[in-house]
Amino acid sequence: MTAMTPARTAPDLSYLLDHTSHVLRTRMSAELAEIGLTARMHCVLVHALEEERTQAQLAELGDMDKTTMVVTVDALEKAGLAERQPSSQDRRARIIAVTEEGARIASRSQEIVDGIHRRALTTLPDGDREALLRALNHLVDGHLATPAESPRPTRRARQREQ
Amino acid sequence: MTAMTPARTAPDLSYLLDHTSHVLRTRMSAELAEIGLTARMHCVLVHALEEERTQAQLAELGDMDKTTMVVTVDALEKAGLAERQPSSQDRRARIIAVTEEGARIASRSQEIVDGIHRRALTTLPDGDREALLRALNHLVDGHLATPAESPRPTRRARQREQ
DNA sequence: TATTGTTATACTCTATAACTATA
DNA sequence: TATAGTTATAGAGTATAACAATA
Repeated sequence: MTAMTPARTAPDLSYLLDHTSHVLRTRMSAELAEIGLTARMHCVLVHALEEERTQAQLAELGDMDKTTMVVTVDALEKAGLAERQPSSQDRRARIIAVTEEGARIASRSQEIVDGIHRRALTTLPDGDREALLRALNHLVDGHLATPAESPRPTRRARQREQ
Repeated sequence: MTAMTPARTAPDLSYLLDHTSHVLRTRMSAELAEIGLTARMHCVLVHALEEERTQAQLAELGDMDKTTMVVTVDALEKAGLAERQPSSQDRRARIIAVTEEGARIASRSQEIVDGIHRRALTTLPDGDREALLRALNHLVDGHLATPAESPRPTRRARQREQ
């Protein structure tokens, strides 16, 4: 399912944000899939291109778990878009080096992402577009900066092998 | 994980929408959990209160699968907030009747949801708030109305029992 | 002792299939 | 034949635990 559609008393900001972000996400997935990427692969490629970064740093930037990072880097290596290289600073760490092909793909994926955003934004009147971005940035930096801590039904410890 | 943080060329509308909707969702979950509801239970309660509706109609309204609806109604019944009643029109269908307790809880949950939306919106300057809502509605009704069809890796048919 | 990256795996979520009873 | 609701379960996604190498 995609989003709730509750009856409304105050303007249903949740519905508006859920719906728009969901639709954008499906477009990103669909268009990035055409060049063999997921959103996460795109995210890692772009950040790895900016400067030398380890898996842990890239995971932090993309807000991914380190185990999710492993499968993402596996996919990038398998596609020939990046390679794990030993760090000279820390022999535990791996630098993610983007290949030439990876850099080409990254510039195409960035165009795709920018295009999706631009096409959506240009359908809005100039004033509303600017106000929308200003308002969203305001919320992200302020009242909606941090998630409520999830009342996660703390997962039970795994059964020990014996 | 919560959201991507890709490098930016065009304004990163996806990040802004993902982040804000995610934070709102965590608040809703957390605050609704305090009165024993999930977002879906709230959604069903509210729509079931508006008029006599069957599970299928409520599933349609909340954009849920009918199987997801089953577990949601199970939870509502178990909590004593709603009951399945046979429809007089169609003996296959079940009307979801909200109990008195369910109606009380629904009005509290609607207050919770409205409060979360209002508190977020009131942090914005009047003009930006109106433009934000106008812009999001514009996108929902227009350019971002419908999701790209997911290149769903069509699930294989289940193995027949023999 | 703590951290990086890895593997293995457990949990949640949601959708598919198959079924029963109606229509 | 098609639809409402149910059950069982498959599959995707992702997080937890434990581990090896290194700090």
